[in-house]
Amino acid sequence: MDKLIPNITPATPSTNYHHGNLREALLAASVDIIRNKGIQGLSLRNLAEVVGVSRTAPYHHFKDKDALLAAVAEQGFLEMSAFFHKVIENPEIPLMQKLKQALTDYVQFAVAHPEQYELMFGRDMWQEENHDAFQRTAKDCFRQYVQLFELFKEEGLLEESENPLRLAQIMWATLHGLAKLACDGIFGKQDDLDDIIQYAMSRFEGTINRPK
Amino acid sequence: MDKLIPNITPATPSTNYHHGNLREALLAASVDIIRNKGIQGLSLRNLAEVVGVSRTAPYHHFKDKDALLAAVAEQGFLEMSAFFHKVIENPEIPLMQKLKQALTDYVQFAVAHPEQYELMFGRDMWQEENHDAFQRTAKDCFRQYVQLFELFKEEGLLEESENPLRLAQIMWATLHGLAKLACDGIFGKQDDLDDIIQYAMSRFEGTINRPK
DNA sequence: AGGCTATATTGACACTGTCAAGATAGAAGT
DNA sequence: ACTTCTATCTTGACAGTGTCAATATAGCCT
Repeated sequence: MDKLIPNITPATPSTNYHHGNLREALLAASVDIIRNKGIQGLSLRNLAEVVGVSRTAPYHHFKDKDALLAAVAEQGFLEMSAFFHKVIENPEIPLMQKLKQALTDYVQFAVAHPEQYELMFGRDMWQEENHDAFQRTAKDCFRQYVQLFELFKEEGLLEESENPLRLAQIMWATLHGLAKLACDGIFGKQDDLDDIIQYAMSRFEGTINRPK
Repeated sequence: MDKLIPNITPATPSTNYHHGNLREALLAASVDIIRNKGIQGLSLRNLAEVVGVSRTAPYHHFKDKDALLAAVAEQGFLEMSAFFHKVIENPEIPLMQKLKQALTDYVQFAVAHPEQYELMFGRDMWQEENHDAFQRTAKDCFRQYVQLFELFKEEGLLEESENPLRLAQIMWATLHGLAKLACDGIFGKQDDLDDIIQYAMSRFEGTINRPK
């Protein structure tokens, strides 16, 4: 009927019966749609139309709609892992600065892409056994984050009694809580947020940065 | 076609054309379904069938599906307000104990009814301007919670520099993060959780319970 | 008794996820 | 080179969804 938008990332532009890299195109478009119109705003049929293929084409690359969403969530964790890695490996900045940067980046990502963030930590992704690849990369991301706290331990900046894993966990919990409350619009828009983060950070500094 | 299940909470059992208290029945059934089969498991049509009315009957009591969900979420906050109030007003237990109890109850509620909890803090409820009544009762609930921290301040158990509202906020953030990570299955099921909460609590005690 | 209004009903529509059966094209084997 | 195989993409179909419009019912007010 309508041959609209046939040219979104056609790897082999000669013929477009076989799209070439449909999987990538679908993923990119999905991320785009979700970030703009929200999770609810993404339907497989609409997505297919946007990319320029038929309704059922995506099923050859993703088992389910759920599988697609899992892939989008995974992409989010990849992005997060990337900027964690970038901060951790940088020898220029001191440890405390690294942590501060990582935490700030984290919240910034969440607030910038609330819908994708919701997906990443959504109930559906973690309850099921299916989304295996997703869970692996998510855990890799967490491991990188924990590494930061282990560095503190190694440098003796933590009390003996402090368990770096546990510390990382409740710090993540706080961060996650803040991020969610913030980007779900429960904290009054934006003004408060920065102040609250600053407050939380200073409380943390007071506790952790205490050489024995 | 099928007149199945005509007798769920019929207030006026004589005739069942006018159900009598459909609104309550719908709400109760919704809470039930959501707690058992999840948010995804609730469809208006199915709900109507369960309650024993036609598909569009609910629309005379709730503008939208969203409005229904908001009502379910609101019910959750009412329940929460109830047990906050119960703890706060009890003159038997000392202040610190009150806080501990409130926090424990909070997480327990979240873990017991994860789907409803998700609804209560879900993006959709807070973004829109529509859900007005919901937001009011939610904020009432929060106010009660904040009151606890103000009591600490009044009794001089807080440092001068500590702002009870800010403190309440980041404590809620931590709690919320913990609750979500827990009931979304991101923390390894249950074993860890109690330990983590205990850990967070002791860290808090160390900071707050320091008479000047 | 008559009528108003809140409440409930059937019919219809567009949209969704997903399965089954068939078409296509590029790669692999002869 | 020609066949065959297989991954990929297509159309057709179905059940399920939220929601609107038009209609029916019944209890309350006068």
